Amino acid sequence: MKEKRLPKALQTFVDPFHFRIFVDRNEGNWKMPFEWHEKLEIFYTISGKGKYFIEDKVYTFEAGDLFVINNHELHKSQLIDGQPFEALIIMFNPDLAKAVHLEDGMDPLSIFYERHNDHQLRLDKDLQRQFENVFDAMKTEYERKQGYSQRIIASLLQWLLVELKRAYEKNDPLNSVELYTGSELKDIVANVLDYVDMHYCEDIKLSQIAAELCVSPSYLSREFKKETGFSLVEFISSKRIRLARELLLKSNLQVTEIAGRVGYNNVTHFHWTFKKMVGTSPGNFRKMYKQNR
DNA sequence: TGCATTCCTATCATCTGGTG
DNA sequence: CACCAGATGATAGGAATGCA
Repeated sequence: MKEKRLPKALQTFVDPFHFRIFVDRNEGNWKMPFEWHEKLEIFYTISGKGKYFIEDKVYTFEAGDLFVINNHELHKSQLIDGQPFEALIIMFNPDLAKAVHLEDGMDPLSIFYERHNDHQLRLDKDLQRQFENVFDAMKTEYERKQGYSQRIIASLLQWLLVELKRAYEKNDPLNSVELYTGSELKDIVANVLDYVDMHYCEDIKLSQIAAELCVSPSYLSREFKKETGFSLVEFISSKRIRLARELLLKSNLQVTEIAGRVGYNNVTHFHWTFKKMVGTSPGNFRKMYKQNR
């Protein structure tokens, strides 16, 4: 089995502070996997354009666009027409942001969970320049790793989070970005998204959807992948696992029951898929996160 | 868009660990 | 020991993809 190689920028992680900053140059020779991790993530587009899939939303991005991604949100970036993009990615443990504490009642992390599901922010030129300066400073400090680096990084991160909160609160319609939704997607793919939305908890097959839309299964499979970056099965699975995670945390239903409710008529397969996408088994996931709530 | 081939998902059988 | 929930391994067949 061939081992997937990470881009150079990703090969140098040493993570003593649960903090990472790196530039990802995605030229299409490496497929971004689905990601799901414990750390909070900020994704800033330096150049080029692409698509970003976060949970069940599809965004397009270009230089100057920024994404804020909460931990446990499935996400995946994708090229558009094979054109490369360059993005700066910051990941950090929530604890790092809490290192600086003021009694002003403001939670710097609220942008990660109180932004009405809008992950994307388009920065104006001024803010872009300011952010890029801070990113440079963070990167320099991260690579230098001298005494008190963590303190400097925590301070820079605080600045960043407060500015982001201001930008989100401003909620200027000019700064908000239209979702890349059905209106821009090919009709056939938009129809598939609608269909999947309505039926993902049922036993649905590619051939069935293709018949519904009067196209061949292979054509549908190809177009869906081309437009969304997901295979159909991958997309359906992500929606099912997302719902399963909610049920695991918000209900006391048995894992077997939850598997059935989200569309898996085989518990074993549910286990296998869940573990592949989330990194841990359903039971363990519940144990780990329910007690932290 | 369809055929042929490859890949990998989904299923079944079985195992493991916890509990009574 | 029996029972149950959850985990693992092998593999058939459906899905993805290369090519025309």
